[in-house]
Amino acid sequence: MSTQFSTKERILGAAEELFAQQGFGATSLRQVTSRADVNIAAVNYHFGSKENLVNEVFRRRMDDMSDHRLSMLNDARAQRPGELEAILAAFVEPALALAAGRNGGGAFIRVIARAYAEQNDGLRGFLSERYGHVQREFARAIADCVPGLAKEQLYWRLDFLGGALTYAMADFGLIRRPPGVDEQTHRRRAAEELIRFAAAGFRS
Amino acid sequence: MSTQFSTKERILGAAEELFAQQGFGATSLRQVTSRADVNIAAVNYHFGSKENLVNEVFRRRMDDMSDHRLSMLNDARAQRPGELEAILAAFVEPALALAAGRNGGGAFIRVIARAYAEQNDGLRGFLSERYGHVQREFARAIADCVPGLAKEQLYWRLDFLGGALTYAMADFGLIRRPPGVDEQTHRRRAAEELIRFAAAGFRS
DNA sequence: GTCTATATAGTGATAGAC
DNA sequence: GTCTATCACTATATAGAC
Repeated sequence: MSTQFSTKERILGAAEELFAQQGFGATSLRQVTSRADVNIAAVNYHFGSKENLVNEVFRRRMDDMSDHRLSMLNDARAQRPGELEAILAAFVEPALALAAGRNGGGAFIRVIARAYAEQNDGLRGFLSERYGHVQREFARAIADCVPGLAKEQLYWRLDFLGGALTYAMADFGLIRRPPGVDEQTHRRRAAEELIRFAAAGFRS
Repeated sequence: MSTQFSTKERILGAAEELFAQQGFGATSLRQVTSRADVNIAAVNYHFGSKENLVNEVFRRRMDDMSDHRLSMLNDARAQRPGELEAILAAFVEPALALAAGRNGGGAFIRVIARAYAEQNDGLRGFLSERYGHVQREFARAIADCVPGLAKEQLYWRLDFLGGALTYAMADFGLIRRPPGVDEQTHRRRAAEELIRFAAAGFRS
């Protein structure tokens, strides 16, 4: 085994960091290949085009996070049926794990935030087509926990949860990690607070 | 009086729409001046640089929205003291009014969302320096309504509110405006739902 | 205040040697 | 699989005529 990263992996990692900092449009392939310390032609060899590279950057992490969410959701339904907080934890904690992880996880959360803001190109469609079933699973699970909730109200509140989660995980807001607290503890605190806040909101 | 827009105003309007659609980095001054139907050199004459144009696009609307928020907050505190929902309405509804307004208001909300995602350049600092006092006013007002709330918890929840608001106003989520409902009604519904959701969260 | 023309640099992508 | 060299374009910014 080897601790080396392949050219392809180095390109993906560098692209992820730069996309998060500057956006897709503002990030040039030359910046990416320079940071990855590979030749400019390598990105076209491995990915074909810049747009394809953007999609690969997403797929790599989102697939993992979606699987993580669905497996936690199944556990929650099996072991703690009818408990809203467990469902919300299955939604929130994989995002937290991603954001707190090494290898630019925090950067990736900002990439997601950007993806939503870039509403015109095919990226949003790509995300909703590929991961829409995850959202629908959670909608069903939450509806089972809050029986009287109207469908439209459920969807509004899911949107609020998604927004609050994205915002908090990306460190957009007022809250900054205090000096004495490590990253993982800080993220865990965020998850606890959000689950409590959202649970009250869904039940109101 | 005239219904004409000046060159400067046309540049600002076109820039706002394009920034919202594509981001700052990906939007060229040529796109801006082409849409505004002005010469490419005009933007440098009126704004000096692209970065300055970006700042002006923000300032123009954020100043109005912040004033609107503070005036509604003062009214709420005077007329409906201690009522959390009135405070939240003062925070949420000016954003809604902006998003529902003509002249690319919906686009502008996405510009704000982008500003938060672009964490590296000076834009975030510019926003927090210029509008931080508004956030602090609302923090104080909400704290007065929910006396037992710890300061840290209050800030977490303010972040959740901000995230949910941004996300919902920008139409990022699952909820789409139904065909029979006009834009303004849809936005008003969003505000009502969010105020209810957040009020329950703050009180939990 | 608006225009044309242009300086200077960076862009994505590709061809072809190794 | 990686390299150099280069193509055709576009970018921001500015100089100077009107």
